Amino acid sequence: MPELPEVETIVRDLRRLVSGATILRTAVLRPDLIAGDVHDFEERTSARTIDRIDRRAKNIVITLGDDRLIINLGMTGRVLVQAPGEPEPTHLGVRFELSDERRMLYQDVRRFGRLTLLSDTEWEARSERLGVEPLSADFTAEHLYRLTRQSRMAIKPWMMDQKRVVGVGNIYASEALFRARVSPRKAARRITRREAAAIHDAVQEVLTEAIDFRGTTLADYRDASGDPGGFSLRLAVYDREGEPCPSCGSPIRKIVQAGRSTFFCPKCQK
DNA sequence: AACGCGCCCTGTCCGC
DNA sequence: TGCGGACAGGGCGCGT
Repeated sequence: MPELPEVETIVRDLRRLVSGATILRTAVLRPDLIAGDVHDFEERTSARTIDRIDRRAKNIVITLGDDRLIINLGMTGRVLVQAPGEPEPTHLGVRFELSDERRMLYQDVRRFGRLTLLSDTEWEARSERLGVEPLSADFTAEHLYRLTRQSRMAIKPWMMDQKRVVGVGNIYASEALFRARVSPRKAARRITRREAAAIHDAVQEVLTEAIDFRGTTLADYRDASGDPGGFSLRLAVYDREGEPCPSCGSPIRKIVQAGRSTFFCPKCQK
C-alpha cells in the first residue's frame, strides 16, 4: 500500500498529534504482527514517552527513549489516532493507550505489516542496510547512474528494491518512469547518464507532489485521521490501462514485471 | 551475488 | 446469486 509519500504523511500527522504523549499501556491483539517476543513488546512500549517520530524508507520510526518502535505498514496497514469514545475499527492489531485517553491504533486487514521494537543501535544497523533516501542531498543523478551499472534487471523493478533507493513502490515507480520518458523494461545497466538524470528528477518531483497532496489512495490507504490521500486523480498512468496517455493520447499499457503490474505509454517511453 | 519466484493474508471484483 | 480465480501501495526467504 503505502509508499514514501503516504508514510511521510502519516509521520507528519503523528508528529502533530502524539509527539510528547505517553503510552500508558500496549495491547497486542494480533501477535503475528509483532516481530520478536510479544510480551516483551507490550512491556517495553508501556509507560513510555513518545520523544520523536521520523520516517526512514517506508518505515515509521517512533523514538521511545533508547528504543525505536518501527512500524512497516505492508499493503494495508494504518496508524490511527482516536479520541475517547470513537468506535474501534475492525481488523485491529495493536492498541496503544495514551495517557490523555486517546488511543493510537495499528489496523491491518491483510496483516503484511510488521511492528518491531529495537534498541537504537539495532535500528541504526538495520537502517544502514537500506538504500539512499530519494529526497535527501545524498541522492544525486550521478549516484543513481552509478548504482544502475551493476544490474541487468529491468529499471522498473530495479527502482523498487529498497537496498538501492528507498521509498519508491509500485505506483511511483511507474509514474516516475512515465515522467522521465524511460521504458520500464529497459535494463538498468543500459540507462544512459541523461536518462538517469531524468529519472532522478522525476522521482523527486513525483514524490514531492504526492506528499503535497497527502498521498495516493486507491482503496485502503488512510492518514492518521482516517482520511484518504488526494494524489489519486493526478496519476498519469498507474491503474489507467487502456486510457489515453496524457502526453500523446495513445492507450496506456499494462504489463507484469517481477510479479507486479507496470503501467506505461509504449509510445512516449522507449 | 544477483535475481526470480512463491508466499504471507483478506477483501473485492470480474467472468461464467 | 453463487463460485472460482485473479489481483491488490510490500517484503522476506528460498533456490538457482
